[in-house]
Amino acid sequence: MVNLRMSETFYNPALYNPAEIELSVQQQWNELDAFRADENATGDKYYCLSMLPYPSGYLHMGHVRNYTIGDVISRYHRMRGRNVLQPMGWDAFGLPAENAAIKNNTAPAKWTYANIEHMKAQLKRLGFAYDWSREFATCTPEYYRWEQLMFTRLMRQGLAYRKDSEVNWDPIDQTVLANEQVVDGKGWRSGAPVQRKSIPQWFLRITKYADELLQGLDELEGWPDSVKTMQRNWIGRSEGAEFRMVVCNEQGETQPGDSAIAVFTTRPDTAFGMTYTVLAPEHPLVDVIVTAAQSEEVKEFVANARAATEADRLATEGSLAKRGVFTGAYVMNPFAQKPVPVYIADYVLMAYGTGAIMAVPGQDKRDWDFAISHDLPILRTVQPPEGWEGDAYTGDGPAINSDWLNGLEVAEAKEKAMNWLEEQGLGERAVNYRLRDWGVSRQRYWGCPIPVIYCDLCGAVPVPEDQLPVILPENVKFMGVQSPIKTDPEWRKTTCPECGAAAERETDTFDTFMESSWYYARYCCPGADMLDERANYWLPVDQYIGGIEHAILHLMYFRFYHKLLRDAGMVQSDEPATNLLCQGMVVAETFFQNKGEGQVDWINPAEVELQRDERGKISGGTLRSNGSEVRIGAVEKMSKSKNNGVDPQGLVDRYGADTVRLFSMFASPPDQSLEWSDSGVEGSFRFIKRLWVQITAHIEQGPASSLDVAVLNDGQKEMRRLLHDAIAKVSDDVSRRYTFNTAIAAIMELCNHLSRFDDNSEPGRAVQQEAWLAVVRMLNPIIPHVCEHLWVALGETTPLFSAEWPVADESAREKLQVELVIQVNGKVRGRLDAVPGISKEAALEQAMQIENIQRHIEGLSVRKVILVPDRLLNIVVG
RNA sequence: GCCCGGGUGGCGAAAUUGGUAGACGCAAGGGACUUAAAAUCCCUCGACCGCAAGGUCAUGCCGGUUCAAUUCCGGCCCCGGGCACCA
Repeated sequence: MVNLRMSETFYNPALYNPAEIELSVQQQWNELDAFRADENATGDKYYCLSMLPYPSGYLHMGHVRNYTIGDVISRYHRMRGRNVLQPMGWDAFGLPAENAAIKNNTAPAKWTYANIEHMKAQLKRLGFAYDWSREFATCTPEYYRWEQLMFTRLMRQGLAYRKDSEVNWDPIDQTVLANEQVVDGKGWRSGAPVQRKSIPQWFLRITKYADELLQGLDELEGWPDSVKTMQRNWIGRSEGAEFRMVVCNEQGETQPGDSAIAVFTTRPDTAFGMTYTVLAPEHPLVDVIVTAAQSEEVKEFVANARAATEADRLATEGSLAKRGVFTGAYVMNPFAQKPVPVYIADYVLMAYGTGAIMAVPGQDKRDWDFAISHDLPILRTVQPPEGWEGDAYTGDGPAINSDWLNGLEVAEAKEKAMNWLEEQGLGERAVNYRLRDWGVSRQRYWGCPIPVIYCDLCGAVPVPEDQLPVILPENVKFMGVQSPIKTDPEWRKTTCPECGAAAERETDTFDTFMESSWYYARYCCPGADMLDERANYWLPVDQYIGGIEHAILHLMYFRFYHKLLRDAGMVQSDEPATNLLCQGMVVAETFFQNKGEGQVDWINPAEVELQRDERGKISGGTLRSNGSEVRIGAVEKMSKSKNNGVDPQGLVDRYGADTVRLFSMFASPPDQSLEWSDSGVEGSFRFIKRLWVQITAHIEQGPASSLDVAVLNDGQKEMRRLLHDAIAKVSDDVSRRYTFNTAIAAIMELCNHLSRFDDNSEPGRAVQQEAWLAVVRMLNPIIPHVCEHLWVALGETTPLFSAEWPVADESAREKLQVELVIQVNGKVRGRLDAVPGISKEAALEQAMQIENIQRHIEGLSVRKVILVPDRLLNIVVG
């Protein structure tokens, strides 16, 4: 064990020097290898994971907040005797590295590794208790080879497949653009309007797991409802019926061999109200059923619809004037036995259901809008409530105009209609999902190469396991925006693993969500071939912490991939994480000056001097540099565009890591947005300084004798009661509620009490010693450096990071006296010091002695008396 | 449009199961120390009435349940976020 004794001058109050203390404590942690996790250690395992960062270059406040929350939870559980794993790594592939490469003429790998080095130093300076021995970057072959291996297995199982899919195409740069590279429908560099283009891409069959992903949410009690709701909506399960309708002429006559149109509906009960049907423009039957008379009009409409850009779609989405064209064909409505016209319209999506719908304008808003704009008949089949003057009615009510369904409520009518379809052999019950298969191909360079070889004879062949990894060359030069492995004619050349003929490699790379979908498992198994038994020791993650912006995509893929790993026999659990905490945004005030012509200059808060009125309310601001007036904007998420970011590094340099950590945890509960405030940081710094001074003053009086509770006087007992109440509250706040802000407030309050407790008798000093040792332990997860030092200064010899969390002594919490609030008719009229457990009768009798109470009940009779034991007495008079 | 959050002093917030609204902190005002400033320490601090004792009002708005409502119920307004022609 390293000697944790400190220098003589250490606890001089003038010398609270955060940088010196923090670096020296960090060095001790390093020397002790304090946070290395070991699968064979004692205690229940506790895996605390914060979402891994993208190495953009610098740590921002969002990172600091996220990682401090994770660190507080980890350090707390360590003190509760758990075997804690808290790892850290780098989500290192991604587009910003390519953009930087193009701009700065450097290789993405070099840029990325340099950023990792810098950010790692920043994380270390903040003192997070990571097991750095498990660190990895996802852009290394040692990591992504297993991702490639997994993909080739999924290919063989049919869980990965290839199909045509649309991408954003820049016609000038001749390249595919990521969504982030499309700005207002135009290419980010060329400015050319982006086109839609269909190319073959790889997909993972997440839809096969749709039901399990949906049902699994019910078991995730430790996940926020908001995230579960978002995932449910995203999966979008809809129950209904799919049925077929035969194409006919206007009179309802059919020919042998006529096509049938299949439609999906969640409202089969309304089928009698179908007055037309609609095909999506991309529907395969479009070319089959269109009559000669209509063909020109249809061709033009379909060509326009298919060429529409994303921007066009956004502009027309949800609008009342829905575009469409009549095909000339009809289908027989099997319910009403009447022919209805078939239209093509772009409000019907090929990608959902069958790409065709039955249109019931009486019960569907979109169909109503289309029917109005195309002069189609509307027939209500559900009786709207009296006085209904709206358009489509989607609520409940009895069926009308529906022959054998008339009078039934919606749910009953649905059942009957679906039964009838199945009996008649016209259709069946069906479930549809909004969720789509996960497209994992990206036409970018800086990503994991997709391990596939294309052979003219054998088709798409997975790269054999013994030829993995397919390595992405790191030392590349960018020629324009194109991926270097696409422009290099040599990289793709290979031979077919099956027939040996000349073949070509896939030059697309994986979506970077692939790497972040399984990293949590990889942390458990450094050095393994993908995963080994250690994964089952650590998983599932006990606490996952990250931003709410990942509520849908990352957290869905994360759950999906875990099920893939389970089905591959690599893990045993069904879900990757039992508890999830989503931290709120870090926001700050914005300031600006008008430049004229609607242009504004955003000014960083650090450059603004605020003015206040006599009440302390902010009345204006001026620029520090030249005193010119600045305008005050909204409080918004810290961002480059609003120039309201605060650099954590500057704060750490000035106040130390402990102050930055303390303020991040104190300003608001973790799931709410945190408003940055320089003076708030100053306040946190003041608190640590006061703590330092108080403990130092206590220590300077020499060692305290051991505590003997039997000899304490009332004042000392009261001080102990305050202490043990605080321990109970802080323990609950940290472990159950995760309200670190109120935990800190309770400790501050306790310190305020301690500063007023100037009892320096022997028992009094023993009480103080007990209190300071508890305070330092309770603050340790939040401000570990200064606490580690004070702990030793208080005379402890084993390190604080592995010390035991304090436990509230229930006997110390018993009150000698309680204050009873006295109400008359629900209004506070007095207070009473009483013995704990006082009866209603005794309390009433004492309350009646109080002059102000007497005044309020004078001339009235007591009707009822309510006692909330040891808290409140309400006398109801009238 | 639909689905989640949220609305409390000058500001960030607290009130955990319906029981003292505003803990804790910031800002502000006053004072002490200082040649001065910074730092530090002490006091005041929702609004209004009152010399005081004390009282009235107050948790977005309107109504309800209750001895008692920031908390529960109904209706509405505003702000933030997510999804968005998903049949």
